[in-house]
Amino acid sequence: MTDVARNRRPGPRLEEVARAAGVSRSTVSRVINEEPYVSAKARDAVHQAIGALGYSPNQAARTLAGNRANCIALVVSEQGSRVLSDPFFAGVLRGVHAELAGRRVQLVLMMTQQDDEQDLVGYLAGGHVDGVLMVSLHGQDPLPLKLSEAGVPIVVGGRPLVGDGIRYVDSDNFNGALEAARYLVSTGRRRIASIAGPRDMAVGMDRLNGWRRGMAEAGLATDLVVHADFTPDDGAAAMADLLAREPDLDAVFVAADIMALGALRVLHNKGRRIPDDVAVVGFDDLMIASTALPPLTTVRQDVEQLGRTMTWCLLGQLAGEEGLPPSLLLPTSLVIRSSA
Amino acid sequence: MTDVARNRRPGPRLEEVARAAGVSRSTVSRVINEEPYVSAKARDAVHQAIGALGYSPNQAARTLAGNRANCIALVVSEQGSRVLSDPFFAGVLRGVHAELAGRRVQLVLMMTQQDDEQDLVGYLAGGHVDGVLMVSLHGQDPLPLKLSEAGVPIVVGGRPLVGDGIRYVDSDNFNGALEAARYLVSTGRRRIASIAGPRDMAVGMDRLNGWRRGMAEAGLATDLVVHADFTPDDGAAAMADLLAREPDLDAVFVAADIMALGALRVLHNKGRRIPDDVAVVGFDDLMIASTALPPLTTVRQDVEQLGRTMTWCLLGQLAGEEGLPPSLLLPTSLVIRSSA
DNA sequence: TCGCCACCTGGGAGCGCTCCCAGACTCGCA
DNA sequence: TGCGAGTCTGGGAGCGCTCCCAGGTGGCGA
Repeated sequence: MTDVARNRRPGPRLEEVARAAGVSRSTVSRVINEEPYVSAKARDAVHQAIGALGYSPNQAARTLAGNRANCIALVVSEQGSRVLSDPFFAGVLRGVHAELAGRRVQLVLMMTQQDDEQDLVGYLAGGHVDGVLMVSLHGQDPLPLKLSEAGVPIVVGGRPLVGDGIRYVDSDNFNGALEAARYLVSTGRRRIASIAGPRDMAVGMDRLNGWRRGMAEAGLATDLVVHADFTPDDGAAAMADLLAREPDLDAVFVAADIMALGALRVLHNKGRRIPDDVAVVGFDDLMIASTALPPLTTVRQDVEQLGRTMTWCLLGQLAGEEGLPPSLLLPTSLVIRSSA
Repeated sequence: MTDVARNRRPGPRLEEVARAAGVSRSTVSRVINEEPYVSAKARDAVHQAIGALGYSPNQAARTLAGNRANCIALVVSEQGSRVLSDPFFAGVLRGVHAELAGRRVQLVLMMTQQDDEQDLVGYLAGGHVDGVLMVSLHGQDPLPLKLSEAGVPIVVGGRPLVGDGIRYVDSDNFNGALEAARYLVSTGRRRIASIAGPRDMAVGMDRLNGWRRGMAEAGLATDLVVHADFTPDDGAAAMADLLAREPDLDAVFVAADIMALGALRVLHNKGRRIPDDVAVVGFDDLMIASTALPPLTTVRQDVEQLGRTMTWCLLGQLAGEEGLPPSLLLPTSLVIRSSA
């Protein structure tokens, strides 16, 4: 017998558990799936057999037979190199994981490249996952819409700019920015600028609009706006721009801590004292906000809660729950430190 | 017929592709799996049918029949709240993904809690994944060893402190720290301290030992060492400690940028000019290193490359390649900025 | 001409589960 | 006493693939 059997998975099968427990396969299956109509005696016997044999059900077989993947995908849209190092993403991931803990749902991580999008839609719509969580940083990504149209349950983190019926969860960027603006006004600032995010991101526009609203309430001008990417260097360049245009500005609302870092550097280099000459308020409350020099006053958004909520929404949808909200905004809060 | 059929997965089956292409199931399967012994004509017909029907193979069925999961797990050991926000983890993830791109291998993310470790071993050893990548920050985690003993192919990121035969990939922390130490010596520093990482992490000890070696080479003392956790606050506390013990220290090697951030703050507050009075060298080269004030001289480790290499090792092992190294150290490089 | 081997193809079996149906047994109420 | 509803159990079918084997073709050397 040199003809060794094919390399088979180790461990017992459901059949063997059934034999050991003295019941049928069906009963074991019912116990595993926590279905009703199993006697306490049978249940105990099965649990004991499972323990004794170290049985772990074969997911592939369950998926195939049960027509359910027990698995959701977290899709990160945009070139991954940027996204994955984003603390935003890490926070969401943390929340997703926390919400998934204890449930028998696996998390599969996927990333889109621009060229394989059709493949991805095929894969996701092909029933390999039960639902999709998507972190879409650039709001006009067509993927959520396509998936939604293909009938794949999906929840997006961050408001998508296209696709009306798509369920999303986002921080309340508008009101967060509004609060920041009101705070700056309340501390007596009058020439208030803003470094805004990119125009093609909902998060950028929402924060800009919140700030604008706050300015309008106070009867202040909204001309001092520069759009920038969410990087320290872009924030620095934007700050330099603003100072060139308006050397006397006395406050700046920066739509992301990461940009604020660059802005602080430029202000420091140009000899502005913070907050005496220029007050700076950021957004996000990343760890770097509290360790910045000076510690950054910023609008806190709870990205972990965002991830949890997204997951909760998706699982609810999968469970067929009624009355789930079409979308959700999570509250933000102003964290006052030294920079404003 | 109110008795609607069970909610079946959408999309065509392999069988239908076969019919459309005018070949057998076997041939379609061979085309999909890129096996030899298929005529060009058949291959083209199949490809065309796949395209026309929008066929996407059922992973569960492939796994079940093929006895291969087409899926690897990335296991994050340690309480996830900490780890996921770590840029180290993000970098590894990026590398793993980059290396996986184009291959038909899914990535499943799992996290260990201390209490469910046995479940996790059962799951991972139960054949639901082909192999395991593990980011083990605390080196004495028993999980890699258990998995290895259970016959699960595993590659660990970061040298594990227990389990000799376990394949791992790590940055060359020792030589990176050594280079930092030599650099400080070469710039004329003589009273050089170190803020080291925790004692129970290999990365902490390796960097400490590299620094010690550098000190020893120059005949300098190695008494100025404080162990701290990898956080800015711990770094700050450690720096304060060191200054209290030795007000005249003229350099400090901090075993992580994240701690260096806190150290810089303390030095600044105590009126030390950097690098004039005290030179600071970090480790990691996170983004915050270049945006710190002053920009931080640091030892760069390429965590993305770490992730890639781990994945490459695991895939090689799965493919049955011979002669894979038992473990690998990736080079580091000193990035000189303003702080030293 | 005959073999043999490389190339190519199709069909049967079966991976380990879940679903469904049929049936047994126990109640409680008419 | 009977009967239906509620409770519990077992076995057959089949999810959609891959593997294996049997077999058919064509080319080339003996």
